[in-house]
Amino acid sequence: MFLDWFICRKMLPLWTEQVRVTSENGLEGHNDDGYSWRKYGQKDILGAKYPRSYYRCTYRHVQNCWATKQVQRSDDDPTVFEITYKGSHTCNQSNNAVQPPASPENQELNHKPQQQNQMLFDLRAKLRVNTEGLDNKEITPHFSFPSTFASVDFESRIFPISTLADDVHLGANSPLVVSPALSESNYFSASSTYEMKRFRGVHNLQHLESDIAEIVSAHASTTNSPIGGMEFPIDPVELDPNFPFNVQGFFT
DNA sequence: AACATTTGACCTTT
DNA sequence: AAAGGTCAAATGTT
Repeated sequence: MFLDWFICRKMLPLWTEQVRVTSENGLEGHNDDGYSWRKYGQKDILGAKYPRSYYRCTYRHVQNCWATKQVQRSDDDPTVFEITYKGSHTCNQSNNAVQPPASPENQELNHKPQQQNQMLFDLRAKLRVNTEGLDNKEITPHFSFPSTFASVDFESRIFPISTLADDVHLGANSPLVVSPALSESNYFSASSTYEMKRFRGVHNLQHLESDIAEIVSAHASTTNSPIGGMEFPIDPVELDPNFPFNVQGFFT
């Protein structure tokens, strides 16, 4: 259904992870998160010492995997890289992964289970609904967690959350801040740019998207309870951006 | 030859 | 208009 797709685009999960490059890791280690990425751009960012580089999944076209990430070297600590992931991997990395498991440190990253990420995505997607309308622009749009981050840990800490608003205020101070940085109409359109170009001239789509976005948020506001939002059927398939590909066919 | 990166142009959002 | 994000041609690498 179209709605699903639109929601998917809008609800693209987004989170940031910080990776410190250590001598054991080697300078190459920082990028090795178990997925293979293809760099597609680099930009100098205002006020940042180092440029930001943009990656997408190598298998975007082969497997319709729309995961992307941005890597930004930290201003103050050059050994730290801030990696912002956007979208979940729908590709089958285990079959295609080119990355050899390097150092033990990296293995921690590599065995970071994919489903766990998926879960994270789903949850964040839900959380986003609840943060709709909140002004979290001031909040540092990231959180970090150790690569050893266990899923059990995650669940036990996530679900007890009483009110999401509290978390929002805690911002980066909270131990595990699943920062609701997903409010982001900008990410939305950014990610659809690619498809947009495929059938440029169909400007309606842009509006259609916003319209639906509003419908969604409107609906969200009626189910205002944060926990209530969590009770939506958490179906990976539902959120799995496994769909966009058809769109091309639909419009051409 | 096929695939990846670099890099300035181009597009979108603010 | 400017900053951020993406495209795509040129270039580099395997």
